[in-house]
Amino acid sequence: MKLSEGVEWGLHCVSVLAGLPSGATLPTKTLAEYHGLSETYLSKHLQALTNARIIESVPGPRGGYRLLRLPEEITLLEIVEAIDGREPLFRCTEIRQRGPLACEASAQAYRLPCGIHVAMARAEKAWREALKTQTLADIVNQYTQDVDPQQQQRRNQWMSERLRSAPKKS
Amino acid sequence: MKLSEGVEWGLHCVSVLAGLPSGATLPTKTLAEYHGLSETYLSKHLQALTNARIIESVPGPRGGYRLLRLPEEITLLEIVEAIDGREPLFRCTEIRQRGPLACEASAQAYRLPCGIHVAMARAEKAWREALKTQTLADIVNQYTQDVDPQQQQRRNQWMSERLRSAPKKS
DNA sequence: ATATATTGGATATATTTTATCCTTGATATT
DNA sequence: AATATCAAGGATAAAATATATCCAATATAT
Repeated sequence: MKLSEGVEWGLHCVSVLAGLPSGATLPTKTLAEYHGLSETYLSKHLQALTNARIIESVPGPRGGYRLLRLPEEITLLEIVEAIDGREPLFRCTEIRQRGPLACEASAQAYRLPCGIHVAMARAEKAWREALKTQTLADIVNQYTQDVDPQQQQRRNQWMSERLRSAPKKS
Repeated sequence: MKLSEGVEWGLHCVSVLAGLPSGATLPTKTLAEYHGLSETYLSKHLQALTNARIIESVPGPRGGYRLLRLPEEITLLEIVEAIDGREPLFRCTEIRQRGPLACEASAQAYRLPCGIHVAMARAEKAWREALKTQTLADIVNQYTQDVDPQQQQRRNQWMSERLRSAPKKS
């Protein structure tokens, strides 16, 4: 079992967008090139992030994507769920009700939830809670603190040559 | 993303095995029939649980499977990992090192771990920790407390007709 | 008008999960 | 000794999902 690779792509992209000047956007092409990713497939994930209202799209020339909210207000859980979906990791298919004996059981026998389901859901909640308590701002702080200054400068240069500013929508 | 259904199968099977008298075994056929599962495919998962030293196999007539340890000493994490593998949910592919700028980076630029990787690993640790602190004994307590007495009796009857006792191995 | 973007549907490819089959080896029973 | 019952594990096969591309439609700055 593993998360979609798109989750990693999305996390890196929103991290980059978080470092942009207010209002500025970057198009898919630039985000894909910067990370060495497929442009067309990345586009799908950026659409998903847009539908989740994490980023915002600006169509047309000089358009692109930018954050819709402050990095402090975007949790990692939102990003993960936007791309990978909101389905639980563990799906209880109620196999306790499937055997030859289950048919004869009384109506009330299965009113209490399946104990295995409960235990697995508890662990999953811990995972989601841990993702929920880390924001994009936490990532960006780690993200930019440790690169060497030269690299940082090359990065800023490269970005500034490609970013666009577009009027706010709403 | 989801866990293998085999995890659910395995959890239910070891729960049943936990309820058996000491030393007794049940064969794959019985475990599959009781839960309404494919016998051949369930066999694969029972093999995985055997390799993980969670259950023990007894070959030959009157053979089958039984727990290798006490329910209190078997964590849910062990069962999940035995069947679903020990790979992390989130795999960092180091895409920070893939872009056109990454090539020019100094040797030390990537000595610190990827911030996104760290954040995702933290959440994953919370999940594993929650699975580790719940044992098979916890499941079995929930599992058997709430069924109605009649059903409980039918279940015991059905099991007792099919279980075998085999001498301990080691 | 034109060029540059995103959007979303349709579709193709690759990978993983689910499932079965079959041979081998172990062992209890006759 | 012969037989029947069981697990082990390799080799496939089938189904489901993830990954990836393409294209027509729409929006918009120049």
